[in-house]
Formats: sequence, structure tokens, C-alpha cells
Amino acid sequence: MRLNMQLSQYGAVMPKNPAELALRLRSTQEIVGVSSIEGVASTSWRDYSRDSLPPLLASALSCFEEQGYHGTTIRQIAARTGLSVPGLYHHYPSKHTLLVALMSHAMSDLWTRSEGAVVEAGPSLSRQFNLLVECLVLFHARQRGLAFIASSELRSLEPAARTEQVAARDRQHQLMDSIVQRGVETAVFTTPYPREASTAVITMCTGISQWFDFEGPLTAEQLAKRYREIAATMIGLRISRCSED
Amino acid sequence: MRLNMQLSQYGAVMPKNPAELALRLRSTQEIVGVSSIEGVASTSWRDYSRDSLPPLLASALSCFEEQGYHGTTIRQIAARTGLSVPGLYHHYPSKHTLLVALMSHAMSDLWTRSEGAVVEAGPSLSRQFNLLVECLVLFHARQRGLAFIASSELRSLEPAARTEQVAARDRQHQLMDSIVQRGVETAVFTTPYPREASTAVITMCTGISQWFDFEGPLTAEQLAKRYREIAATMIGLRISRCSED
DNA sequence: GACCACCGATCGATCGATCGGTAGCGACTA
DNA sequence: TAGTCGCTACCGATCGATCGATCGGTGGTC
Repeated sequence: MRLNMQLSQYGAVMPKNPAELALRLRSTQEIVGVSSIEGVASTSWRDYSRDSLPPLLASALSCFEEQGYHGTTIRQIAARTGLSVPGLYHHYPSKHTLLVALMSHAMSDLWTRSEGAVVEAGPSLSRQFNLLVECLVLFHARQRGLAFIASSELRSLEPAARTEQVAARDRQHQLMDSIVQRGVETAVFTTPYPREASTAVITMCTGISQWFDFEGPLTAEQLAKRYREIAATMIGLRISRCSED
Repeated sequence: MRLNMQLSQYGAVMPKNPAELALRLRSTQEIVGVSSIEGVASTSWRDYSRDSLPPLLASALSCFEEQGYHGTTIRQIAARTGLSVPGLYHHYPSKHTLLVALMSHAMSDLWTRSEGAVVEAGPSLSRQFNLLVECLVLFHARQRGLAFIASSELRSLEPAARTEQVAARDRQHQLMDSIVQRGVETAVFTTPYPREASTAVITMCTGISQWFDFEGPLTAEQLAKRYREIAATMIGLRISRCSED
């Protein structure tokens, strides 16, 4: 069994230059103003076809999903991968490293896709909002397991890693906040409670990873369309069919 | 130290007659139609002043909050209570029983309050919706820890207990679903997606237990007011100031 | 012969749970 | 009023099992 071919890209999973990325995208104004960065990933933020984890991380993820981090043993992960325990430790130095790799992958993937969505949206704040909601829905539906672990196992991380992940989560939150805030300032959105509306939208999208079922009545894309409309009402975006988005 | 004075009421926490309760409240039509049951708890669903857990359960709850069920040891709970390990086992036969007691208490408390809110609302569906949202927000803010554990540790329950808790959660969900559904049928609500809107409202309220902070800028009551308005837009309830609720 | 991918056996630590106790107190008896 | 019985509320010591992690290997490949 050849396992570690794919491993390197997940060993240290954060964006190659997180500081630079965070700087460039600290506000959506910068994203939209400087349109020279859309070459990065702006076109493929809806595409989940190429997305698959290496076997060991996939095993760890499914175990964590079913039993939580602390409820999962190294032996279960190893067995599910068809590996012995020392075989597992050949690839990852600890159980904790597996969790960090999964969470870092989740957060950087979502951030890259969010970046792509906002860049594609262009200068329109309503379009930025709509596409970001679509991006959040698609991610939490199609990457259900990953998204679930990323939000539920934060407390299982050791302090240093937790600080990093919390920062990534906050950055994601601030992206939505800034769009909603500026939409209200420019009277594109009419909600009297921009902060709470933003939080509510994020929470309802994040929650999808707790209940979405691929065997359910709706596809991820259908759900995204409906949630986009619902989210639009939440921030008081009346013109639901502006342009095509 | 006298610990078990309060314990009996939490030993087997589900409503004394859950079958009967479920039957009586299977649809809100029955709640509203038969107004002879409001004596139970209909007036006090907003009141959290008398609500405190016995020391042992409070310790278990805070440990579970910080580290999760599997991440918490019996010794930590015992130490936090000022008890030895056998001292703990004198009150509860297993670690799992502690979790079951907490979750059952949470679910039955929320259900009782929801019942009270809908009964107080009377026959108006918009008022039923508004008060149920208020009830959900208050519960998930004021009983933050309990609500958080109840929703995040379902997978840590053994099959029998899990089945019971999932049924309680579904019943709670169906209460909201039925109000929204009938609101749409009678053209009181205008959302084209009643199911998704209902799910979104529940999810955004449940999510409060993940981020609400008593030291934050909003009190639970202020948050409830704002979330009520946001939720109203989500189901397309235009007349936001109908009567007084 | 150097290296990579992996394994059987086993480490010390810690887990949930249990054993056989003891201290204190109210009730009942002689 | 002294004695003691049963009961509640605990505790120190320890159980077997299992945990994450490690040791010293082996077999295959370049």
C-alpha cells in the first residue's frame, strides 16, 4: 500500500504564506479593489470534484466524526486505514497532529474558496454577500465531515494550534461582517442589526454540517439557492433578483 | 457536605409521563385548542432565576463543556465537586449516567418552556412563532453550557439513550416545523421554503450556545428581541409589529 | 548498502470502576 | 441513659483494561 504519496501537501497544511494572504484579504475592499489576485483560485471555489483526503486523514476524519477526537483511538484510525499502529506513526508523529492537519486543511480550503467567491462577485456588495453565502453553504454541505470537525473539535486542540484555528475562524467571520457592515453603510442592506444578522447567517450556514444528508431531498446546490434567498431577507436585501446574482 | 438533597429530581430526569406529554403536544393545534394545560408551566418559561444544577451535575457540565465527554475523566469531575472517586459513584453509577442526566434535563427543560411559550401565544401563528423563537434564544443563551452539551454530545450517548434524545430533539424541531408549515398554509408567512426556513431559524438559535457571552454587548433578552425580528424576516412575516408580539 | 514503508511486542500512564472499609446520626431497646 | 443497630455519605487502595507512544526489528526497492 502506497500511502504517503499525497501526504506532503497535508503535512503542514496552512496556506504557504498565511500572513500575506491575511494581509491581502483583511478587508473585502482590498479584495475587490485589487482584482489582480483572482488568478489564485477565483474560478474553482464551487468545484469539489477533485477534493479527496489521503487515506490516513480520511480514516481519522471518519473516526472523529463518529466518536469525537477524544473518543477515537489511534488503533481505530490505523485499523480503518489498513495500517498497524507504528505504521500510522511513521506518517504522523501524534494523534494530535492528525487533528491539526484536518483542521488546518478545512480552514485554509474554506478561506481560499471564500476568497474566490468574493473576487468573482466583483464590487457589488449584494453580489459579494450572495456568493459568500453560496460558498459557505456548498462548503458545509459538501465537506460536511471536515466542516463539522473543524467547528466542534476546536477545544481538543492544544493551545498553540487552537489560537491559530480561532484566528482563522475569526478572519472568516470578519469577512462576512465587513460585507454586511459596508452594505448597511451604503444602504444596500437595510437590517437594523448588522452584527447579529451576520452572526445568524454564518451560524445557520455552519450548522448545515450538523444535519446535511446527501441522501436527503435537496442537493447542496439546491440548498445553496434556498439559503441564499433566506439569507438575503435576513440582512434586508430586497432586490432578490438583482442582475443574475 | 450534603450533596444528594437535590439529586432525586435529576436522577431520572425525563418528564414523568413523556408519552402523554408528547401526545398532548404532538401538534400546536392541540396545544392551542386545548388551553386546559397551561397551568403546567406556561407563565414561567422566561424565568431562569431558580435554575441551578446540583453540585455534582454542575461540575460534570463544566468539565464536559471545556473538554468534551470523552476528554473528561471521572477524577476531574470528582475533584471539582470536592469528592473522592467512590464518593462520586455513590451518587451516579457511571460516567455515562451523568451525561444522560444532563442531556435529559436539558431536553425536558427546553420542551417544557417551549410548551409554555406556545400556550402563552394563543391561537395566532405569528405570535406562536415569535414566542417560540424568543424561547429558543433565551434558553440557548441563559442555559448556554447545558444547551451546548445537549447538542454536541449526542454521539457520545449509548444507543438506547441516544435514540431517546434524538426523539426529543426531533420533537422540538417538529414543533417549529408545524408552526411554520401552518403559517405558510394560511398565508400568514410568505416564505417559499418553509422547511429550510424552519431549519435555518432553529440552527441559528441553537448556535447561540456556541458563542453567547454574558460579558458581551447584549443581554439574552436584547438578543432575543433582535433574533425575533431577524427570524420573522426569514419566514416572510411582514407585519413585524402585529399586536404587541 | 542505504533508505523507505511498515510491523510485532511492549512500555508506563491513566482510564472507568470496585473493593472493603469508616464516621456520623437518628431510632429503637434494655 | 447507655448501648447498638441500620443507614447514609463518603474514602484509600487497587483492579483489569486500554490508552498514546516507542522499541528494535523485517522486507522490498533503487
